[in-house]
Amino acid sequence: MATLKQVAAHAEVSVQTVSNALNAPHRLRADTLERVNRSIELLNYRPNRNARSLRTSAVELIGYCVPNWPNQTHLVMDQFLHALCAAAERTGRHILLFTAPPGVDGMPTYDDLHARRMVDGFVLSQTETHDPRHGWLKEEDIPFVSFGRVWGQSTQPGPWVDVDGATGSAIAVRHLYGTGRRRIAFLGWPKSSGLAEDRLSGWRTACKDLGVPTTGLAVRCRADSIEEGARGTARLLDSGRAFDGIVALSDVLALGALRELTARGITPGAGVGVVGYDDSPLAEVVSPGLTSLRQPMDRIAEELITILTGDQQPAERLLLPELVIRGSSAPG
Amino acid sequence: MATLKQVAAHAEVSVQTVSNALNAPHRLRADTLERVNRSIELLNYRPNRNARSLRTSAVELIGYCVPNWPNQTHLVMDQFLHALCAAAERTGRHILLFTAPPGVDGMPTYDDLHARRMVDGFVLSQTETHDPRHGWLKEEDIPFVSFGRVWGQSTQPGPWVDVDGATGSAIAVRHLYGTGRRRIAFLGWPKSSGLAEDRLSGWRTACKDLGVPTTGLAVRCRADSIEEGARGTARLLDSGRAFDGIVALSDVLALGALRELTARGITPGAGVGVVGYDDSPLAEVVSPGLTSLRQPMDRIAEELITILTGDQQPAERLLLPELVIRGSSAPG
DNA sequence: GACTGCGATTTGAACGTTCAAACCCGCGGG
DNA sequence: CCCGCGGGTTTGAACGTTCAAATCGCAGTC
Repeated sequence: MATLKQVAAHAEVSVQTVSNALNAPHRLRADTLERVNRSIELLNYRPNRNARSLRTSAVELIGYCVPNWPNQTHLVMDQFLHALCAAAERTGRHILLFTAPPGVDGMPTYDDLHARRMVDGFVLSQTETHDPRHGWLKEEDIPFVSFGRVWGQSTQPGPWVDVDGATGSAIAVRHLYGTGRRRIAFLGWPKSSGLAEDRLSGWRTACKDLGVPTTGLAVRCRADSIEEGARGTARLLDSGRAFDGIVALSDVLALGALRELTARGITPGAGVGVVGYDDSPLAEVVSPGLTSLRQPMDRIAEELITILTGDQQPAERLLLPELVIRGSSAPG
Repeated sequence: MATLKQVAAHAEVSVQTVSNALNAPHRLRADTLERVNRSIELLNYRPNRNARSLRTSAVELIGYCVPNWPNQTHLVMDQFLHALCAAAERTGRHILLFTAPPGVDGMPTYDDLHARRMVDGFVLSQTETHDPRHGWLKEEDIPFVSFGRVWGQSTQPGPWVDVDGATGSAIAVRHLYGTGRRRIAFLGWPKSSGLAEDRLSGWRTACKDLGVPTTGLAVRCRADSIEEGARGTARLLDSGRAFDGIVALSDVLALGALRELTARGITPGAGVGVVGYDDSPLAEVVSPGLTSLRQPMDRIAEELITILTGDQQPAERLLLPELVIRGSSAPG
């Protein structure tokens, strides 16, 4: 494997000049640059990243802890990872994966990776209510950026990017309203996670703004499963309160809604409009296709990387989800 | 951040002795080791990975290309990544993610990562028929191991770990047989991918072995979607050929089968037994739960890492999938 | 013609670690 | 008493790069 020294010898310049050819080409005279580049090309030289990192103490690697919550499905994680990788690569960086125990027990792992100079910083996701990681990392002065706000805390510890769930729900409600529905229900989760509350509130205010009813139309499902989505829908149907639209907190719940509606002879779309969340792979694979609020993964990843690799000002970006319209919300 | 030198000064030994305390503790006298360890502890020293890698030219990082095939859903990718990470970490290594164009166009990316000493080797997955990557990497002498055999090639270019789809199907067939079914259909894919053929053949031979019919019971769906799974099942039902069990090539197809059966008033499980593939998150979220052939991700990851970091003998591991039994195959 | 200024290039050191070889010291054997 | 041996420790160099400072060459200025 060729080194700077060998390239330098071949091009008959000093080592530093070759280094400059790569990192600060404007410093070279045009003809020298040309000559050096030819030698680089010829010897198929690639800079050794370890030597570089040793000298500059920047590894151009970003740590990401791959989540392992067996009870929650990560249907869009591959989208997120791909987007994150791509965004990192656009700045010459890469993603380093690792595992860590949840919560504060995982912090030594983060610390260790940073202390050993294996990563420059971290991207956090799967943010929980009162997530301890953010405060800890801030305390230790370890660079990070969070996908997702830390809920239940007055000030945000560190920079973040998130998707505006409230506005997302509002978009869904207005879309259903626009296709003629006037009684729009909400299928949510039990435990008041910040995310769930956010989305719920958006539904409520949007309904109020449009002057359509909400009382008795919000159902809390016991878990994030198709089964529970179906059961929640059944409860809604059995309650006797009429409704012609459903905004569900997740695609999985929405799938349950579709199933229950179909089972009761109601055509999703034509009968009751259904909108889910996250535009998971399920959404387009089911029939009728599920209208869903897509997280703009590419934007999210782009912002995360920009913030993390930028001048580390406290940055906060709230992005809007995009409504992907499919059959489940076809005009009734 | 403390360095070897500082620890050495603090413990009043040479730098090399501290290095030995970490990498070859048996070389130190017990009391020196004790003393050095105390200093390490006290100064909270962590070896700088870049300096180490520079010297030893081994980075302890394994490259993995995060796939981006929009038309195929990666429902178990998070499981795989988690297992792979965990297995790598057990040997002190980590996973570096990157993106690359599919096929041979992506090879420069692999080459570059290796030439810059950013990774020691690669784990390949999403192996395609006649996948060019394996041969290329072998040619370039870049260490790798493949999750998935390269189909349509007489000899395997390099070490691999795979799951025995044929035996998997056979397990499924025997399970359905064991619960009383005697006419077991197969829901497959169109394009004869190696994987599809493998699983199909297992179904056929198992049926023959048990003396149950196969003619007219294999259906090829046009895509890997719920919709197509339902349509395939419908075709089967409409063909007039009786059947009481279905082995589907994927959970998604199986879900389609469940839907169509339910729609026609047939109870999955009690009526027709259904088995899917891969035990994706969908399987346990649907109702009745979907019996599915789980890929033993932890074993797979373990083997991949062992082979890659081992003495690089040509190694081939064919693992068995595990049948996860749920309601969809309850005795009829 | 010496002096200044500036762009292009080189020199020497440093980043933090490990490898290979040298060194030191106490001990048993001739 | 000297030699050889071997475990424990130190020394010097090297890995491949970049930084900071020094040097060189040349044009413009007084």
